[in-house]
Amino acid sequence: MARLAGEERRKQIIEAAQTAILDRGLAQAATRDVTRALGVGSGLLHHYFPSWLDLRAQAVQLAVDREISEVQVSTSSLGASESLTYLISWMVEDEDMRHWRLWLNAMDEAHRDPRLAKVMTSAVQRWHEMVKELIARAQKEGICPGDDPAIVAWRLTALMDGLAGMALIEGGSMTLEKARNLLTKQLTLELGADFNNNQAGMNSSL
Amino acid sequence: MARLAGEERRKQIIEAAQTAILDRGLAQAATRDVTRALGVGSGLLHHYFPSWLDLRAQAVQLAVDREISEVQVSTSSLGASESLTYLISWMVEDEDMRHWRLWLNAMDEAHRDPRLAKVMTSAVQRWHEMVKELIARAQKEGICPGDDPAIVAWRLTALMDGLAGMALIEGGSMTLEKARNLLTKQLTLELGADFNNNQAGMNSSL
DNA sequence: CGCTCAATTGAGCAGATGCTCAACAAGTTG
DNA sequence: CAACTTGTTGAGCATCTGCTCAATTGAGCG
Repeated sequence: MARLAGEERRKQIIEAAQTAILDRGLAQAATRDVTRALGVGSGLLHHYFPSWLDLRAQAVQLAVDREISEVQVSTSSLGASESLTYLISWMVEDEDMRHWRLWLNAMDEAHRDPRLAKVMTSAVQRWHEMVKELIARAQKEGICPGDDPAIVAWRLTALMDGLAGMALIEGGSMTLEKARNLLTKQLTLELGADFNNNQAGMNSSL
Repeated sequence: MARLAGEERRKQIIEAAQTAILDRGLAQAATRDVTRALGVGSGLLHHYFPSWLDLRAQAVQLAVDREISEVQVSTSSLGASESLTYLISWMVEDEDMRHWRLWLNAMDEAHRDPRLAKVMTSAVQRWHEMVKELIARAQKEGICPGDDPAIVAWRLTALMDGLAGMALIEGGSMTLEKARNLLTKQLTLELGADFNNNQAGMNSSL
């Protein structure tokens, strides 16, 4: 392969590792998937990364960092209500569910790889923090007060994770559209009917 | 190893496979883990099971079947409210989280193994069905009516899955006791304050 | 006893894996 | 030009994987 400046190569390898991980899963993806995809010698990979587990962890790190800051940037210019509906849309409109496949795979594999555990612990924490801020903003904007934002955020986050996991099961009866409805209803439960009224003019059938 | 009647050996192998899977994860567990644990030749395993993936799927199948019917039996003699709190306790009091580690691992690996996908699709469906019945019973027993039981069951099930996943992350801030509180509160949200009053005499702070 | 057949063995094959290391290529500098 | 640094190669090793198959054991039976 053509000679490349160090940092550029490093990023290219991480990128290739991400797609390999998405294709074969964290446990099955291998160094050869990456080197073959790039048409590059096997030694090159170890010139940039001390070990495969290290590269793997960095690839996951970069991916989840991107996801979190993507949502953070998008919601920073929206009102609280719109932000929460955006969050749900963002989850549901992830076409082939790349985000969720990687996220759940990493949450699982984290039990066997301390490097991934570190990455995911921090990711979960930052995600929760972000959702908590959205909830707090929503409450301040006059939407019917509810629980402690931190608690509401935990429930919402966990619910998203759980629904995503089920939607990913092939042949299952949980679809992304169902998940969207369930999440929207959850927000109505948590924040009161005002959320729905503020938002789309739906009736609240509770 | 001593000679064993066919069916007994079969069960013994499945059992050993379960612990191997719990120890090393579905993706890393190997035939040799099983044969070594039993002190048995490698050929024996393939005498009883056509392939490792087959044995693996059967081991998971048996494990989740056991979990589901354990809960089903326990709740069959309880009132609806007690059943729902039992469900939460059952989730939280799973000491080293064997149930959840296997469950989440299987949900994840199901994306890469059609045999596991079949097993887990059915498991999720039966689990949801069971929770749905509990919710329906609760509503019939006069607890404040809420949504369609099927929908409430989806939210509750997904919430349990999501919380379990987070509680499993080491070093994370989600603990099992937190999960218990969040789930109890969720039931209060879904079924109304009557649930809590019926149950433990707590105040409802919504 | 011998016969039969299921249970059991384990060396060994073919493939995959992470990683090393001596060699080479190509820029940059003096 | 040489000297040096950095990017790059790929054969090869040690280890693991699932699985095969010819051979052995042993229990039950006539």
